[in-house]
Amino acid sequence: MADAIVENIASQMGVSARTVQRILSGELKDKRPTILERAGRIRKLAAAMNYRPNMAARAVARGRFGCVSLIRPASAGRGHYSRELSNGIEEELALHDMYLTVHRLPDEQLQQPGFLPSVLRTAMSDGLLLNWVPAISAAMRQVIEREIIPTVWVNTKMPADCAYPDDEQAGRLATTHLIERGYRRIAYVLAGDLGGHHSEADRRQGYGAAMREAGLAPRAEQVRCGTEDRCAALRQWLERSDRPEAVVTYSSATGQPLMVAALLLGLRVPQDLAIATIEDRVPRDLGLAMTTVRLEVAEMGRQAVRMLIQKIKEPGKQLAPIIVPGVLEAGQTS
Amino acid sequence: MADAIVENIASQMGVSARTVQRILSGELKDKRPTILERAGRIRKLAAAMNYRPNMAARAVARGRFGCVSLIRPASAGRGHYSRELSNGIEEELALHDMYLTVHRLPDEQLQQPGFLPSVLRTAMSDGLLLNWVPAISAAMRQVIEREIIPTVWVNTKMPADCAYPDDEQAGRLATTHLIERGYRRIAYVLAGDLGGHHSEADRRQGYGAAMREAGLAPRAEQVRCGTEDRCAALRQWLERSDRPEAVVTYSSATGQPLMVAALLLGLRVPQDLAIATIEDRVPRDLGLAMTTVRLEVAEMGRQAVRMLIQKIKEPGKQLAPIIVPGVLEAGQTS
DNA sequence: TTGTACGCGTTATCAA
DNA sequence: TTGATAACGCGTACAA
Repeated sequence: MADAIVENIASQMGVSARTVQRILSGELKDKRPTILERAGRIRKLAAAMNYRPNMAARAVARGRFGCVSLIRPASAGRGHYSRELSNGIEEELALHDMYLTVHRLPDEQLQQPGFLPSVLRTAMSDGLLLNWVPAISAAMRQVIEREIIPTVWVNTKMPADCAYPDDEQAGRLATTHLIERGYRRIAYVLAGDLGGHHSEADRRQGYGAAMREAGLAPRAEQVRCGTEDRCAALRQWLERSDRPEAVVTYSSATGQPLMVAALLLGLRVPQDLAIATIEDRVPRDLGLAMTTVRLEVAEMGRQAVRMLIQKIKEPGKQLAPIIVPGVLEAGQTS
Repeated sequence: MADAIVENIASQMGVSARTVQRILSGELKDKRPTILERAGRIRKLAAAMNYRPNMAARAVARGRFGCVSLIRPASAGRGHYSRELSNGIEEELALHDMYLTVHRLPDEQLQQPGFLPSVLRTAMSDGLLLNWVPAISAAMRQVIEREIIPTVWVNTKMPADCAYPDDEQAGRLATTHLIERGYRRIAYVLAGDLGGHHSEADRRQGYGAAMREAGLAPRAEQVRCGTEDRCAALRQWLERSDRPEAVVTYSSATGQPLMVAALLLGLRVPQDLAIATIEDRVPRDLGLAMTTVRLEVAEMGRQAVRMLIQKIKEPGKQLAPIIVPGVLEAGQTS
C-alpha cells in the first residue's frame, strides 16, 4: 500500500493535495451534499490507510515544534519532579495542543563545564522548562541567558521567568496551624541534607516568623544523618530532655521517620507529639494522613506552562515570578 | 542576524551548504591544514550564530523521528511510572541518540471507546512504550494491534513484545528469605485494591509456592481498606488471635502502614513481627531500610528500549517477553 | 472552492 | 572533496 501521506490520498481520490488537506484539517466550509459525501470518502480512505499527519513535517512547515522540553536532574531526592508536577504540566500543554519531551541530567554531566545536553545543542522544541538542578553547568547557563530558547525555571527562585511554591508561607501555615491547635513548644526539624535548595531556608524562615508573631520562641534544628538512619537519629533527638510538643518538619522525608521514632519511644501521636509537614501530596506511606501543607505543584506546573507559552509568543520579555501558595490539609497527626 | 541555518552559514563562508553540513556532522576526513583551519572557522561561525540543527527538519529528511513516546496512566497508584523506570528508559535512549516524549492518559479518556491520544493520532515518534494502563480503549488497542507503530508493553504481561518484572520470583524470594531467617508462620498481605494488575496474583503465587515447597501452610490475605485507613485496618488485622511471625507484603503501600500498626500495638519489628516487601526501590519513608525484594525497573526500562529499537528495525517481528528478576535487599525489618 | 507552486531546514544523491 | 539538486511531508500564498 502507498505511504499514508496527503499526496497519495489525493491522487487515489483524484483530487489535489490541497483539497485533502482542507478536509482533514476541518477547514472545509462547503455544506453541499456532494461535497460532504466526497469529504466523508476522503476521511474514510485516510483512516483506511492509517493516515497520521507527520508532526516533524508540520513543525518544519509551521516554523514551530508544538512541543516543550523539560530538564530535570537524574538523581532522586534532588529537584523534585513529582507525578503531580508532571500531570499539571502535561495537562496544560494538552490544552494548547502541545506535548512534552523529557530530558534527565545526570550529576556527572553537571560537573563538566562545557557540557550541553542534546536538548540545548539542537533545536527540538519551542521552549524549556528547567526543573531545579543543584548546580547548572556554565555552558547551560550561557545558552539560557543568551535567550537562545525561551525558558521558565521551575521550583527555582529567580528574579524573573520562574515558578515556585511559596515555601515561606508553607512553613508559616504549618506553624500557625499547630499554634491554633494549642501547641506552644513547637520545633522545626530537617533531617539529613538537601544541597542548597531555597525551600530549606524559606520554610524555616516562615516557621520562625509565625513563632515570633505568636510570641513563642522558635527552635529550628537540623539533624544530621543519612537516608538509612533517619529514624535512629530522630529517636535520639526526641530522647533529649527538651522534647517539644509539636514539630514542623521540612518534608515527609523528615516527618515520617520522626513519627516512627516517636512510636518506637512509646509516644502517642499527636497526644505526646504532634507532627506537621510540607509536601507535594499528603504523605500516606504510613497508612494514615499526616497533617500537611500541600504544595500545589500541579498548579505550579500549569502556570509555568502558561508562562512559557507567553514567553514563546514574546521572546525576551521578562515575566514576574509565579509563587504558588500551599494549602493546609489537617490530618491525623496534629 | 541571519537565521542560524546551514544555508546562511555556508553563504557567509562562501562555501556550499553541503560543505558546512559535512564539517558540522564530523564526516570530514581531509586532514590538510588549510582545510582544517577552514573547518575551525566554520564551526566558530556556527557557534557564534547559535546554530542548532533543527530536529524536525532532520526527522523529515531522514524519515525517522529519532525519538520514542511513552504513554502512562495519569492517576497515581495505577501503572507504576517511577523515577527508576524513567531513568532506565532515558539512559538507554540517550545511548542511541534518541529522546523521549511523554503522554499521560487520564482515566476519563480511557472510558471513551473511540478515544485516541494525540501520540497515536499523529506520527511523532518511531516507537511506543506503553506503560501498564488499567483498561486500554478499543481504539488504542486497534492501533497497536494493526502495528501502525512499533510498540513495547511495559510492566504488562503479554505473549510477546513486553517487559515486566518477575513478580512471581519476587514473591518467592521474599518468602524464602523469611523462611531462611527462621520464621515459620508467614502470611502474605495486600492492603487495599489494585485494579487487576498481574503482579497482584503473581506475587501471591510466588509466596504460596515458596511456602508449600518448605512444607509450610500459606496464608494469603487481602485487607480491604482505603488509602487513609490502611494503618487502622492493618492494626485490626494484627490484633486477631492468629497473628503471624512474619509478613510478606505486596508492596510498601502495605508494608509501611503494617509496620506503623505493629509499633502502635507495641510490637517490636522484627522480633515480634518481621516484614518483607516488594518494591521498585528500598522504601525509606520510615527512615530505616525495610527488607525488600527490589524490582530492577531501571534495567527493565533499558531492556524495553532495546527491544523497541529492535522492533523499529524489524517492524512486525514478534519478540519474546523480557522478564526481569528482582534482588533481595536485606534490611532492618527481618 | 480548487489547484499550483513554493517554502520550511535538513539529508542524500550524483556528477564534476 | 565539492557543489548543484532533489527529496522528505506538510502548510500556505496566490492564482485560476
